[in-house]
Amino acid sequence: MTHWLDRFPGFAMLEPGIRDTLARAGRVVTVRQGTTIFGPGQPPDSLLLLLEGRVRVQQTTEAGREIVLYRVHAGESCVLTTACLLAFEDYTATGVAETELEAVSIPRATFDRAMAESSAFRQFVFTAYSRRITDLFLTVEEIAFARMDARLAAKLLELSDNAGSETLRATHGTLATELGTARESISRQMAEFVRRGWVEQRRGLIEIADPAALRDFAHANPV
Amino acid sequence: MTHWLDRFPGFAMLEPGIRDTLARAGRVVTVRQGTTIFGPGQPPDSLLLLLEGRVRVQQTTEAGREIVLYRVHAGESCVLTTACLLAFEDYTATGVAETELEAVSIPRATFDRAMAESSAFRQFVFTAYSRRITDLFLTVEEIAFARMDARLAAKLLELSDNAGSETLRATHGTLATELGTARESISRQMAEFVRRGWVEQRRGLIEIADPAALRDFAHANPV
DNA sequence: CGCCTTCGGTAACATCGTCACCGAACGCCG
DNA sequence: CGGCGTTCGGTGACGATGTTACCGAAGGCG
Repeated sequence: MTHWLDRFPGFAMLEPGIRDTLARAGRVVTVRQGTTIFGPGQPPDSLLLLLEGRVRVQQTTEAGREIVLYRVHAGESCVLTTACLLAFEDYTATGVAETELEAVSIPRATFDRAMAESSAFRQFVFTAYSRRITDLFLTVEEIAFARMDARLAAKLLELSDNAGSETLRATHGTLATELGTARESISRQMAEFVRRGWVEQRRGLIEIADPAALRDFAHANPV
Repeated sequence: MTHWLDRFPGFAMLEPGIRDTLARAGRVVTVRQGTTIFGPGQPPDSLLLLLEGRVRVQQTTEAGREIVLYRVHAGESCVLTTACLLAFEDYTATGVAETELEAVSIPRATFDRAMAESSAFRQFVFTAYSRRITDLFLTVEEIAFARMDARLAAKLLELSDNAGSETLRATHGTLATELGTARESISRQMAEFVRRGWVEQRRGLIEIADPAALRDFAHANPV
């Protein structure tokens, strides 16, 4: 079994001293599926590094409407957590364990020390930040300009990749939340995809029948 | 005349040693209005701290459509620059000097050193990051869910604040870019605002006749 | 089986983006 | 001043999407 530190490519260049510090201070934890990792009024007290599983970060409006902002995958850190740790700012988004998680929890003091002492660690954290921000730029662009049919096609492929399967457990309602749109819109688009033979559906279940066609369609309608 | 370092509240707690380093290495520069500060294929080589002026950060699609992501104001740093400096990543957004700028340019080496040695400096940078990310969350939410009339009202008030005047130089086209929508949409909304007596317009010029009404309207339709 | 909850389908309407076109305002220059 | 080209704003028609209001079907559970 490799050490958890070796499961983060960004830590390959970590200085030996700080590596030991992290190895000693980090505690491997498991989190049950569906747990809210952080959210408004629920600030985290440590940095989470994901070994296994997936965290969904979403935003909820006053009116209760939701949209998925991004996902954190195994091998990444939850950058919003670091934002809070370092800047003491409140944020409005919620992080939910989409699967059962295996993660390493780095206490705040250790995090601060690693930031101070290790340029490799800083590099790791900033790369995560940078990726998040550029991702969000693309998200904004997509929401503002892309057509819903292309967005849905791309989302189905993304979820299929995440699940590692052509069969998805997803309702029209959850897809609507993914894309920040209305369920009815999803229903209409899905009906069209079914008509074209690209997908099949049963209640709560979506089978991607023709991934290549979906991919072509998504690529033919870039943001 | 106070030293430029004192014009950034986040630097109040700066350690004396690093303060001297920054003071010696930072060069005050001026940038002409309209200059592209950074953009795809035009990576920055230093961190910019804004003393005076305003930078507009916007995203452009393949098809040439544009949307304004956020603005950097005096007293802030351009966090996207730091993202690039620290993570060596490419980004897709463009930064434009919306006014003439007075800024302090911190060379990369000095920036790295300050990040390594000063917790106050790290705090400054992370606070900027954090604010950007939470801003972007709200932007996503707004684009996805808010009505265009409310968004336009809020944008007019924001631009009015920026300009420090009730009179704005803005065409329907630039407002459309601000909000990532179509000019026609803006024209129709503006006509409605004029009809209600909230604004007056001449070619390229908008006069906010009833800021309170606009504010009420914007607040009555939150995201 | 009966009941309740959730899910998906549909219609009617409002909003907004897209396309096409036009005239008005402005800048420039003869 | 007057002509001319460019930019700006207005408008109608249409398609795409969000909103509202239902309804029936599929499952879960007792």
